[in-house]
Amino acid sequence: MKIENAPVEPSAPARDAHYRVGEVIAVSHAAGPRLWRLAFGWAAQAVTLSDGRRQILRLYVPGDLCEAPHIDDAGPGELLALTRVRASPLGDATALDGRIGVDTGLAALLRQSAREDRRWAGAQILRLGRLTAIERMGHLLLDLYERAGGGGLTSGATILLPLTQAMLSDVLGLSVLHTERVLQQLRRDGLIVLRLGHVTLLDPERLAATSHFTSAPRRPAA
Amino acid sequence: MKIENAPVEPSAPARDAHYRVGEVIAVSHAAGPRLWRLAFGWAAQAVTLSDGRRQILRLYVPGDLCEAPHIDDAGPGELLALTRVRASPLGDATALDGRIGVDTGLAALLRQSAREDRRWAGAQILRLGRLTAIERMGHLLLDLYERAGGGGLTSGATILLPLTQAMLSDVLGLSVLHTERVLQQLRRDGLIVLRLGHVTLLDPERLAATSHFTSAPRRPAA
DNA sequence: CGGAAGCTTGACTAAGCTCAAGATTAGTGG
DNA sequence: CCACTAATCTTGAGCTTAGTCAAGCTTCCG
Repeated sequence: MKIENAPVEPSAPARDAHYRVGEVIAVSHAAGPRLWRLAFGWAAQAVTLSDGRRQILRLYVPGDLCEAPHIDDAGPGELLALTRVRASPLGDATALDGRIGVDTGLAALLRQSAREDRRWAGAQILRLGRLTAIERMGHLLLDLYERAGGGGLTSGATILLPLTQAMLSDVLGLSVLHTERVLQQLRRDGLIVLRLGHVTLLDPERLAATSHFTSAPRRPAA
Repeated sequence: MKIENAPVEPSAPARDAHYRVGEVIAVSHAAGPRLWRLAFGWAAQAVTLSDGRRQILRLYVPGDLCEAPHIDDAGPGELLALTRVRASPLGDATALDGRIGVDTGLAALLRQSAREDRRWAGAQILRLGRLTAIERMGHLLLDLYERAGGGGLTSGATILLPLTQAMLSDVLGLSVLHTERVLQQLRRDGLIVLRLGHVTLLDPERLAATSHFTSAPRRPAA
């Protein structure tokens, strides 16, 4: 449950907001604060097609800066709470622009966040475009593990994964049923143990090899 | 062969560089200029897996600012020329940071580019995650059409598409053979005409409807 | 305690991939 | 300008991965 938190909270402008599971925090075309600091719980940026298909574009874990999708990103999207969520509103783009000059910590946070955004997008496109279902799952788990501060691929690493299979499916672009099968397979292969919202990676090295996951080099805290 | 070029070149620091088809402009871990302004031709940010699978993360068309993938983006990636390319090096991140203060045009360009980056990533993730092969193709063509300044979905719109089927496949996460079949199908349905590196969208409205493509609202030149 | 959401299983279907081979097209050197 | 080679595109036939349908079970909550 330990979460690697970033430095210090940059002057929060408003009190934290709470959301329930499945609640929409913001939609792409709405006004209001466009940026939040996720304090507790998981959130996602998602788009839903008219026929019900849904794709999660970006997963947010505690500590992340989350943004409502821009209207011109990809269809009508929304920022939604995947679990119970607590988040600190940071205001909208214009308000932030003004504050960046005075608050250098905030500027750094934004840069770091933009970098993480790009990293996620790259990994996600690779997963969806060229990895098989099993590889996608392994890749995602390792990705989350690494982002949670997992660092070295030590054996028996356990990470928090408070997502339903349906949510996982929407991240990985799979059907719920197939997600189930994939998890089965990984369990049968002795690669993971899945229990009560936690995943244990039994053999991260092997998982990384079979998932074509390449670990990001330890960033020197730019 | 006419190419819609962006306004004016912001103070180019070095002379333009030329690349041949398939040439690697930059790899993720190399030094050297990390940012280019694409003057002519198409380029792509791509990752290649050890078994040969390749995924194009981002397509660049003339006028775009292109970036070598960061080393921590997603495996060892590269910026490569999809056609004959002419590009103006803009220097690396540090050099740019210094110049941003004095060159406000450059700053605006960078912001615009970051926005376009996010837009592309969102659309790409949606395509790969939840659209079928045919939908992906239609969605991509419309995306390119719109970005090429196509504006309204007028009938008989022709865009430049100097990509081989193999390149298209690597963008869309499909096999070359299946890409072929998809193009066949679209032609048979009277939706596109494909000839000599050009695509004509015969009925953009219908294509948009079947591809779940939602047109981005006309941006007021922020 | 009862209902709903989530998980699991089995059988079938279909989208997309692979292999193999021929037809075009484009690029190159003579 | 032509011939020749290498890409690229096209077609056809299996095969595999992933999606769909149907139904029972478990867990979490109110």
